[in-house]
Amino acid sequence: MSSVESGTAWENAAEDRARLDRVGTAEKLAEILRDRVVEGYFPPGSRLSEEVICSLLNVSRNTVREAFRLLCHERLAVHEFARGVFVRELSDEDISDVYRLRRMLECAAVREFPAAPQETLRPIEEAINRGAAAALANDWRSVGTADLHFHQGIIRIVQSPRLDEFIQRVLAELRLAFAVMPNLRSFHEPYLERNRTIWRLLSEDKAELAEMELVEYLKDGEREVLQMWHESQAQA
Amino acid sequence: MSSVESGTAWENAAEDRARLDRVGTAEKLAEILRDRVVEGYFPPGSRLSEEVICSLLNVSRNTVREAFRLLCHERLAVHEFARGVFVRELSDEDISDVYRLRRMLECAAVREFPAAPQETLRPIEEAINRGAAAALANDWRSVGTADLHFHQGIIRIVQSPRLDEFIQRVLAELRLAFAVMPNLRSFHEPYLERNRTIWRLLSEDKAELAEMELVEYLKDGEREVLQMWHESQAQA
DNA sequence: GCATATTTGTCCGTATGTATA
DNA sequence: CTATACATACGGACAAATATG
Repeated sequence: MSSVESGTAWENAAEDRARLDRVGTAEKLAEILRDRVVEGYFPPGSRLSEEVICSLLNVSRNTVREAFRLLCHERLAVHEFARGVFVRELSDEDISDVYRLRRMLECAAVREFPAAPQETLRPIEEAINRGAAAALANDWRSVGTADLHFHQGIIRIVQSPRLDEFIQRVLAELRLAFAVMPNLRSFHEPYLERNRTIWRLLSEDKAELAEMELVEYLKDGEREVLQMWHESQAQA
Repeated sequence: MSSVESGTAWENAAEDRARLDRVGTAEKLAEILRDRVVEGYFPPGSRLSEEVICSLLNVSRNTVREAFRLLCHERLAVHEFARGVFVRELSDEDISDVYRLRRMLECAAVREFPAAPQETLRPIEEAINRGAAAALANDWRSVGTADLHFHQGIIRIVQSPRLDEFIQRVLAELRLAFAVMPNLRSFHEPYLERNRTIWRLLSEDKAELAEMELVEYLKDGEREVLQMWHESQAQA
């Protein structure tokens, strides 16, 4: 197993990588279900039936149950003993908690902007551009996705793998609220320009202005999400 | 389903709680394994054998596998496809990431101290006292636990359930490093007094001094953990 | 309240795939 | 390359809890 004679310790990095992301059926299934849930295909509160899923996708019940555990662990679903697994229904407190965290973490990330290495900045710009392109194509769900990518990019300035994963999970929860919204356009459209503004302020080294704008942005977002959430709840 | 005629929506809170607490074998098993792992009973890198665990605890392989998924999701174990599940081995980058997050999050929490409600402060004092009591009893692992509770208490000032859970998981990872340390006393003892100092500064509304002290504390902690970690690695 | 059907919880056996000596 | 050991995944079985009429 010695690699000394033939190169560096990472000459087989590709193989190592391949080994790392080799993954079982449960994880793949969890990924499928996660996508369906955050896209609103399974509405919040709806039941994820073991039998339906394992017959539709031709996997065994054990595998389905392993995937369910992962989704519950990510708060995208809730498990009630002997009753089943259900798509998570967010409460007002959940939404407020998510926005409280976003304000806290994104502001902390912005404060570290001056020390941000170049490669962390490109994804942020790309997210802005993807949002604009999706808006032109009238694809407002993709605009929402790009918006979340923009904010994930902000967080990535910190360069903490754990924080990246955390914010990704938290924003995935938020998509449970987006998923039941009508009028995605009226919600997302104003933020296209506001993202650009924040980015411009950051690029011009006006970090404090950017932080203030970001806080306002997130306060407005919280208010709007809560309001639209209440409206959609009132309908049902 | 109406509860209007007979009282509040929470007249059956005890029942609700009982339903929530009802939990399957996999979660209970995960809790057992989690405790064992963070206490160092299973050393980092050691293998968690499906067969051994399911024969020792009389549970089925399926149940064990469900519990394993949860531990892997919490980063306390790693899953290598078709090879098995192993207790996580932290790298230098992991330890640095944990401390980077602690500095970021605990400082942010301290900044919100003036708005902290009274009930979030009591657990912090209690953790300090538990640490002192454990030191008197020469129980240095409990001192370490109390120290982590102190810092969890700081974070709880923010009153974010998600952040609380996040920091709990991150600190659980850190215990993987503590678990292999000899000389727990020389590591933990100095921090008993430093925790008290931070707490005193906070109580006296000297938030900025407290924050500075906290940053120093965490920088020292990171340095010491990395050093002791290297020493224990060198032995092996 | 009761009886029934449905669904979950848990365990087991087995065939296949993968890694390692 | 072979053999062994183990993980992966499936499917069946039955008990326990729940939902339905």
